[in-house]
Amino acid sequence: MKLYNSLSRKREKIEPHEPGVIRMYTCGPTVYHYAHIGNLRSYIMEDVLERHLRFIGYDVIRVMNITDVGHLSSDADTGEDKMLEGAKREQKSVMEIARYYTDAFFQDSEKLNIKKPDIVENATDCIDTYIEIIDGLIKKDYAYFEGGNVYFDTSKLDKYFVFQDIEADDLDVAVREGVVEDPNKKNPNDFVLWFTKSKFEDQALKWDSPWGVGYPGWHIECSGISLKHLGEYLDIHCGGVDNMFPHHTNEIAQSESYLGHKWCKYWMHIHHLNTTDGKMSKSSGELLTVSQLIEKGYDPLAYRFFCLQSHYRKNLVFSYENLDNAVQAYEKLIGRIARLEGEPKLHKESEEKAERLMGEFIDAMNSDLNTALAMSSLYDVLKEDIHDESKLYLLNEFDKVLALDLLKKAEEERQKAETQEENPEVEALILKRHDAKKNKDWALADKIRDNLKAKGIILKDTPEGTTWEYE
RNA sequence: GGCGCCAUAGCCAAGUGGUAAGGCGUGGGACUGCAAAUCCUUGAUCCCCGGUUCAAAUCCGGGUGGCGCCUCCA
Repeated sequence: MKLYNSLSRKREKIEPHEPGVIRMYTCGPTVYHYAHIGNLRSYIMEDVLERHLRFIGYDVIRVMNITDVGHLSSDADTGEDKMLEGAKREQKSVMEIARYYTDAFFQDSEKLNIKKPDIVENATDCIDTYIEIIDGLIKKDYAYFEGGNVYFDTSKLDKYFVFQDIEADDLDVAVREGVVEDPNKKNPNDFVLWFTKSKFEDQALKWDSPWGVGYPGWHIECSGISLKHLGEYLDIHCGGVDNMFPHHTNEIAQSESYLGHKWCKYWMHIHHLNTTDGKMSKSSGELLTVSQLIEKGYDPLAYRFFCLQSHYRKNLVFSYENLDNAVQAYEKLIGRIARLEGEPKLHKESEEKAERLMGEFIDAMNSDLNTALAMSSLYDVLKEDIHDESKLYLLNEFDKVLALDLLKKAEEERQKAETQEENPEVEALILKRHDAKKNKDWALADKIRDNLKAKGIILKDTPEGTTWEYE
């Protein structure tokens, strides 16, 4: 398959370091708050990538970190540890907060059919690995100790800005208001590997190290966890675009300096979910969680459908109008599938057509994860002149990658329709309405229909008679 | 200011040189007493201006606009 690689800014054919096996790393959540649906968009797209790689025959080993060590919440000097902030807000310990939001993250993920990665690792459980890497970097002279902290020396690199064509001199450091340069740094782009001299006095979690009691810098976490579980050669590293710089840039700097060779081949960056005003982010305050979506009556999988209809490298604008659009499409699609008869089974005479349809689907996914195009394969299947069972078979196959619970939902829909015989009260009313209609008493007939609707029961008049189902 | 991504119908979008897939919505029709559901049907000078070419949404140049990053964010 081909994937757009942020390093080369081109679509590249995926060729893993070890044939047949993809080692994949995902930047996980910082567990100080609920993930919002913008965060989750990234995980949905990464999940689809993983599923597709497996679908086309790769073994995938996927690792995700859980950031349970604090990061600064605003800037270097006035900032407060995020985890601590969460803890203060809720009057719980940092570890309690971390556990609570980690659980919440995976619960939300599950609702969105995001498969839990093979290995999920807490940042706080890998301190030894970070220390080993930092130690190695100091020995190789890529890092220095200054003012109580260990810094990575970016001047030792041939090319630091791997994702952009920029000269260090062109880059304004600390352009944002309130960001103050750290006088300990030899170069403006140097970054901290290990803090002992905390600028925030109340950093809650600290560990012993050769450089004193302290805690790791943000970037070392992902390098360490990836190295620990995936070894020296990583195939695909995923994350949101906003982490491209500095986080991913710094990961590469550290990891490759430490290892002495190229580390990760492909970098996949998922673009943001925007509101009509801009990025949905924790700092802008405008964010929506999965629970809130459910409270508003949305099926989380309709949100997944919404994301898959777009492309991961495109800004997607969230609005209720757009979500409702996706909800309609999703429900209609399920309705059509529910009307197919039989069990998923590929019929011999459908094989040729099925192969073509399957090929189209895989081609779309192979083409830089073109989920929008792949989704249209679902409609192609429904329209194709093949046996219903073959359609169900194909839909089921596609859904292994899309994970929209298509057949499951369709089955639920069918069962809903079958519950009608079990409610004599409703049956009686339908009969009464039938009589009213016969007598052309439209007022009474409509009243019965409206009353039932108020109870969440929808009547359907068909040539064979009236059926009903719950809304 | 520097760097990057993007720009196709009301909305979500596919399409990388040969004359605009698909989906949702809307309008019309069939069915219905009326609705709902379902089925049929309906829509685009591809952000602008130049250029290359027999031929450009697609390539090149120049604009405009939106979004992001520049040490908190996926």
